[in-house]
Amino acid sequence: MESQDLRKAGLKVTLPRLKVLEILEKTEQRHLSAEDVYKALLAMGEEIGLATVYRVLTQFEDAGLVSRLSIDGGHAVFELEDGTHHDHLLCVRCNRIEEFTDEVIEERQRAIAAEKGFEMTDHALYIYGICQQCQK
Amino acid sequence: MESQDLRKAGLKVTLPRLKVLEILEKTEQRHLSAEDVYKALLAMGEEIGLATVYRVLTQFEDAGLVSRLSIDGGHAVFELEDGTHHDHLLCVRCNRIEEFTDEVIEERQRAIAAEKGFEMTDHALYIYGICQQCQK
DNA sequence: CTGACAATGAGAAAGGTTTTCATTTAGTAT
DNA sequence: ATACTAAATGAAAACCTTTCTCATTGTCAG
Ligand SMILES: [Mn+2]
Ligand SMILES: [Mn+2]
Ligand SMILES: [Zn+2]
Ligand SMILES: [Zn+2]
Repeated sequence: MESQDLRKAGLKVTLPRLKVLEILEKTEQRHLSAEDVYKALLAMGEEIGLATVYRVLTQFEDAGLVSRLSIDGGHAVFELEDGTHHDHLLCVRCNRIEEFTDEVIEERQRAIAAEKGFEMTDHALYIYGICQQCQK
Repeated sequence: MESQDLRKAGLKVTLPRLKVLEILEKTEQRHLSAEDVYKALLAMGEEIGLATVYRVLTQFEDAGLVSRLSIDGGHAVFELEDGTHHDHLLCVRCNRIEEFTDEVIEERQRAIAAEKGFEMTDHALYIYGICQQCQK
């Protein structure tokens, strides 16, 4: 019962919120654009407006339920937040997204921010390339 | 005489291209948006259309004369390519951009791409934070 | 069960970037 | 120098993703 997740996040329990959460949980691909979620809702028979999908995803982000990645400018994808920070590899051919974690890089980033006098608030690391399948 | 740079890049020598190149070379801040370049041209008395600025910057990018960074929030900035790869720190308060190079991170990225079977084509690393001036 | 306030849907608007198309221009051939 | 052809330009419209507006509907505390 994910109603609890919503209440815990201080959000009223509404059908759009429950359904968006359900899509995020049940869709095989972990990284979905607002449009992807919208289409999945339509395919499921739920007529939820795209504006609502955007609003809900933003609220979920604010509540820490999902995280947003900003791909190549002007196009975001969302994924359920699982508490473990990770970065991404993106295939420029098929748009596959893979995840990785690297503590060496994380540590170097902290060191660089400190060197430059920056109080780091966030970071984004994307490795672009051609995935194994697409190389054949 | 930057006409040679343009010819070398296979681009016809036109006034808009020469002027955009001049702005990129002479402006104190290294990272400029298309709008920044457009305004600088106006200030210089050149009436060059914004569409042309975008076209020229994209052509320069394709020619390897400039590189484009896609800042979080749908808005790109361009800088003259100097052959030395570097990544960026961005102040979320004042939009200051600082540069850094870190061979440890570069190497780890190559290792991660290899591990995942990706043929790396590019990567983007942005560290967001509050710069020293903005912390006061 | 009611009422107050929040959430939703539809469409308009925003903001950055790209495209269209008529006109002008650069580079090459004459 | 002149003429020609393909490429470049400017202005405006189109685009695309995301946000906003506002009338309507729904949630949930009382
Ligand atoms: Mn992820
Ligand atoms: Mn730079
Ligand atoms: Zn691929
Ligand atoms: Zn700052």
